[in-house]
Amino acid sequence: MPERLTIKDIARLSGVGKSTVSRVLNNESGVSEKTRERVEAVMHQQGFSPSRSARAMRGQSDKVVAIIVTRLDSLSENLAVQTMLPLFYEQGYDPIMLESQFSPERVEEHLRVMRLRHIDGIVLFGFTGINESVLAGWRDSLVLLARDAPGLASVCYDDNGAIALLMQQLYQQGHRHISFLGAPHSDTTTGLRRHQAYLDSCEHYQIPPCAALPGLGMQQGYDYIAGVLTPATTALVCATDMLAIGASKYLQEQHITHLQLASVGNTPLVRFLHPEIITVDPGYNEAGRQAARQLIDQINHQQSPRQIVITARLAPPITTG
Amino acid sequence: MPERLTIKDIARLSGVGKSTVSRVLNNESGVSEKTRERVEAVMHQQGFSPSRSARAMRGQSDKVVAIIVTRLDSLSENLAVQTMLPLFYEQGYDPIMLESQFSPERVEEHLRVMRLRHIDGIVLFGFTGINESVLAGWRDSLVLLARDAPGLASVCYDDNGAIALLMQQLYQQGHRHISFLGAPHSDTTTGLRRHQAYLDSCEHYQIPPCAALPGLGMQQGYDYIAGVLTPATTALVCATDMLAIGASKYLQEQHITHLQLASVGNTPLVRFLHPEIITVDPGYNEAGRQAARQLIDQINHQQSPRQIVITARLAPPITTG
DNA sequence: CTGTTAGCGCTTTCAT
DNA sequence: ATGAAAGCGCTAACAG
Repeated sequence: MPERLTIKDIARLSGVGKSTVSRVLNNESGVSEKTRERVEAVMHQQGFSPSRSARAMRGQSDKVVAIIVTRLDSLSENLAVQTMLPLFYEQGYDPIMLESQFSPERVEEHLRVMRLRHIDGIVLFGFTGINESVLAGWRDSLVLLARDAPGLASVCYDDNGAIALLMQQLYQQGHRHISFLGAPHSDTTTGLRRHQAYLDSCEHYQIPPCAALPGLGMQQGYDYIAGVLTPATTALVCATDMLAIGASKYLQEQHITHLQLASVGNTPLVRFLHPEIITVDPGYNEAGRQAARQLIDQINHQQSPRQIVITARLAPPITTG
Repeated sequence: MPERLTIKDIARLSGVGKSTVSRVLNNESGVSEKTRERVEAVMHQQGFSPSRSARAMRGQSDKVVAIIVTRLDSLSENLAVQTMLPLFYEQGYDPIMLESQFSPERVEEHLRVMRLRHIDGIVLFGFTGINESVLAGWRDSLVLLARDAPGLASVCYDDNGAIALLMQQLYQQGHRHISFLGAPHSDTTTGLRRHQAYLDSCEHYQIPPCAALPGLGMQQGYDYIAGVLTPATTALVCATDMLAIGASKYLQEQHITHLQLASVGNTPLVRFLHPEIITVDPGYNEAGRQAARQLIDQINHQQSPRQIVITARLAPPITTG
């Protein structure tokens, strides 16, 4: 273990006082160009880096944020986390990850622990069942993802826009009997809003609605697709990519090839397995970016909680070649 | 912001000195039962929790470990990370996550940053191209996953055993013409070792080898399976689950149904999409557990670097019903 | 058993 | 423009 250098050492080596080193470290004004350069040279040459803990102790903040995902292997959440990580690092925050496994209790437990750790902020991927009152205490240092709650900062996907885009696309392609596979209304965003958007589009295009709301996993898609297929059905909209994958599996097994699938969630897996599915990209990457930015701004009191909605975009068709 | 309490406050509130509080906090002996209880009562009642940074400053360690995954959406790595997170938290370590994206340069960059941050330890998911000399400086505080390197702690999968299990299973089922899809030998474990194990099994069972080593992704499986199918082929072993998914897609499209697939990597996705595939579980969960344990032990100087191999196990066939 | 006293590495007055 | 000194919250001798 090479003994760690401290600003004291740097001060000695560059023939200045501790405070000057500190000033250089923090890019404060009031240091002559010459001194600054000299100190910087020594720091660089010695590969010096200040102790995080000591700095944290003086300031208020530990510069740590928590990211609570539902599951590590959620493809959509992965895409969001992927973009926020670099942002946090860039701003000097250590992002630590936690899994809620869709359990509200686990969320509460994590929040409790994070509270004790005096963490600076939290990005929480929302899901059905989270008690909003639990989040109240985090008003100023929490950003909710994929869900919104009154008084809390949130980054949401444009559920309505996403479904509308799919429906419009299908309608333009001549489909007049479009079914829907979604999640129960207890799930406000993915469940209720997307279903409502479907119904709205049906009305708008004069399409007879035909929907089932089993949930958002592969298995549900597989198990429940049969229930929404009528002899007239020519297309099926799925609220999530996982539903679509499950549905596709069923269709393959039944050798049903005439059905056009469409789904929200432009993940790499779907694009590979089923490039023929029309997908809408809810903007996972962008959501991650926005969430990180919002949280950082909130921590720095440069921004108060606000609700952000990410615009959905039709994914370009895949050109096989 | 409620002003944070310090041990000083707790000391005052419970009418003892700071050090006594500190002793209680650290479960040190030499405190009368009465005092301890009183202090603990106050701490609990006030919801007190000590400042991490202050403690870190006194001790040597920040209690932070980094987990460098190749990609956030790697299913196998997810399974490993899933089990290590709780262990790290339990031991008071903050696990922070980083993505290497299979770029050796990014790994070096991350290591550089982590060095500056005076992190306690690192779990690194290995891949082809990492320069081992870069890791030399981390001998005592790094655990390599899915790869091994001389002098470094590592947790590896039993490549040989995994393939042998699959081959044995297939042979027992009567297959005599088994092809193989793998990765190039530049990838020492997934590539070279699994291929070698395949060849060994072939020799052992007197099976004519027929292999291609395009890589480990879905697309490669899809693109290269045709090259290893002869009229006699009745089974195909894939070095990874993703290869198998790609291969399956091809088979479906070509309406080839007589081929038995087998693969390493018992991930939920494969089990759902293709329960008919015979899979071996390399022990991702166990690998995560072992890696975390090993790293923690190393940090605490209770263990020197050693190479751990996880035993592979045949996944139970899925009972549909 | 318990309180007092030094610091840990850094930031922040306050002098100079 | 720069240094000296006083802490931040905690732990670790050292006295009682």
